[in-house]
Amino acid sequence: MTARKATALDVAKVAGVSRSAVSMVLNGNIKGNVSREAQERIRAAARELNYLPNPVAVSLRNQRTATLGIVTDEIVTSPFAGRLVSGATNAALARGYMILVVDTEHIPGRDEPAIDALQHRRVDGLIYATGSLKPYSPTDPFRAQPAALANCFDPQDRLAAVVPDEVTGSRRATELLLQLGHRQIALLGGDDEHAALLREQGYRAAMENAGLSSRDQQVVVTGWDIDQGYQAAESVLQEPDRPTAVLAANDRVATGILLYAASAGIRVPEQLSVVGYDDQQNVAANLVPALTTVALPHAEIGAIAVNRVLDELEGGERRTERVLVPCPLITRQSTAPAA
Amino acid sequence: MTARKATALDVAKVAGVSRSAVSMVLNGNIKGNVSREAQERIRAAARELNYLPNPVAVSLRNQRTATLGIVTDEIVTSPFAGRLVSGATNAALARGYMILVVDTEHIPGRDEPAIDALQHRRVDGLIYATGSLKPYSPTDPFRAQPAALANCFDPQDRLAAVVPDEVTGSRRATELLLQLGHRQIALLGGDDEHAALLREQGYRAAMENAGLSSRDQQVVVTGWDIDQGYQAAESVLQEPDRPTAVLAANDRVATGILLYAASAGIRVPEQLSVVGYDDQQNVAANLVPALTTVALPHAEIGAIAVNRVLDELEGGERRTERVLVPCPLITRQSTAPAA
DNA sequence: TTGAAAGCGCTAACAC
DNA sequence: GTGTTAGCGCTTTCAA
Repeated sequence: MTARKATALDVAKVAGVSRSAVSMVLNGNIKGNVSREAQERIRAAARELNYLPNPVAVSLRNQRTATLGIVTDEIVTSPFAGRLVSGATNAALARGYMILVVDTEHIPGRDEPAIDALQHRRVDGLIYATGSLKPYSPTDPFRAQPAALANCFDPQDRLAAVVPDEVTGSRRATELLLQLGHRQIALLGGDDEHAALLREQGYRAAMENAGLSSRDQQVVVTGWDIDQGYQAAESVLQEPDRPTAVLAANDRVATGILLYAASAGIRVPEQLSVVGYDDQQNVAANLVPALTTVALPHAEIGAIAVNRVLDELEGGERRTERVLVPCPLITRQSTAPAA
Repeated sequence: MTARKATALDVAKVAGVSRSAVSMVLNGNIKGNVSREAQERIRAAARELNYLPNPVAVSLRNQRTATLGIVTDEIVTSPFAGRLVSGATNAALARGYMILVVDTEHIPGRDEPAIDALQHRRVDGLIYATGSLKPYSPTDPFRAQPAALANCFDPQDRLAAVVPDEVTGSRRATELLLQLGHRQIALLGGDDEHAALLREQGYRAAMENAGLSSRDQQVVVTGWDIDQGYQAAESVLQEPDRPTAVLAANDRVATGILLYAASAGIRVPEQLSVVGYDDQQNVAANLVPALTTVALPHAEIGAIAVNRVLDELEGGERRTERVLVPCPLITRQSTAPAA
């Protein structure tokens, strides 16, 4: 079973050629150097022996490990953006690379050792990925080798960054509500994090566009979690001329809003439309009622970031612009025409 | 900045010794072969040059990569057990290993290529980890090298497995409810997955123990998601002599129960106590009211599995028993004495 | 057209 | 006590 793996020498012996011929043929470096027949014999022998070059030896020789490193502040640990890592892994796998991930769990000072460890392992490229959208000023190692930012961005744009198009996402969500005839639409939850700012921008833009000035706009900042959504709803839905629709800062906030609405006897979507943000797995689609929400394209972000790094690595030039990935609006049961 | 890294030869030159002396000293293999002074000079030179052995070269030479592979069906992709991977990564890092993860996303047939890819990369050990507790029959590669199962187990116990102690967890949860004076306690949600079976076992054991026979026990099987928790609650809480406490199959089911209770005007915990399972991040602690629940020790499971593999790898003998990791009961606001 | 040889950076057996 | 040497498996230059 665990028979010693075949080496290039074994293949050469079987094919009756030299080790170097094997290497050349299998790497496509035959500058008219190996006869057709020999090539055939080599390929046949390789297939027969199930030969694959030992990646460790190749790495030592080529000074490349076919490995990318991801440093993240919380993606693996937290339940939200795991698909970023799997999107990245799949994109890497498709191009013959593997990924080494280190999660710093937001522990101060762990960034640098993590990057060091990855560099020590001779990764060919680096990605810094954050759980929530935020600015991140890349340290030297990121600027000295192929690298990209995922779900975060360099305020000075010295490094390629892949981020969700939050503004358009929340603008679209607001537009949906407006089209349904809602005029009193409130934005609930969130705080001063970057994503909240952008989502608010999109909301205000759509409202403005519909002729609803800031007097008609209502933003209640409480946070990102269920209980904070509950609080926000509590503070806004008790008044007699309450909003007929709310935009939640994310799906957890929406959950809190739904919880409050249920306890207050407010029927969703008949008396109140609710839109979330994230399309969180096992949450948005399973709430009661199922939640209309804006999806965060985490897998795509991871994949694009990886391809950016690999393009640069494989000879492309360095590009530093930000890529905005669209956030699709997903319509479910929590939204309905205004009464 | 990206100055060429120092090699053992550089260190040897600076210290005025041979390459091999450097290697021996830095690896602690001085069988009385190197003079004290030389040792000092070597260490000093290594420090000065910031020398670290190139792991790629060491791998090629030692036929070991200091890398472990994890194949998982959904841990990275799904939002639940990410801490298993980070627990594993941290445990590995602490012993000088790195981890390569491949998530098969439950796609049939992806297991084998994933394992192949990892083996091709010459990982020193393998871990198979599942998102939810289940039996898993390890394929040959797992039995041919140091390996362990995390959150799953070999029905034939040919391989070490690390799993949560689900039975004790739900027994404790039920006991808490009994101590609070509840007698009508229902178990809601779940299906025929292994975890559900064990959790039911614990529930029934505790009930039995309190003198409540199967006639007093009530199990409603609907599934693991929010909407299914809602359904289960709907079917059980409408009756006049409804339970005064419920055990949810997990925190999402508990969320659904809370949602139904709110809409039905049933106050938690005054009129109904609710206990969850998982202690899901950003959910359990943030529900309204904050959820009493049983924590799933994912990080610990990952760490123990890694240490099992590394122990075997570093000379320990192969052990194949199952390790049961305790599930701590976390008391919050959703439970109260029976009225 | 083919094969020999050097070398990536390291460790360990073996001579000195 | 110390240094030399032979590989680990591969790629690529260079000589035949």
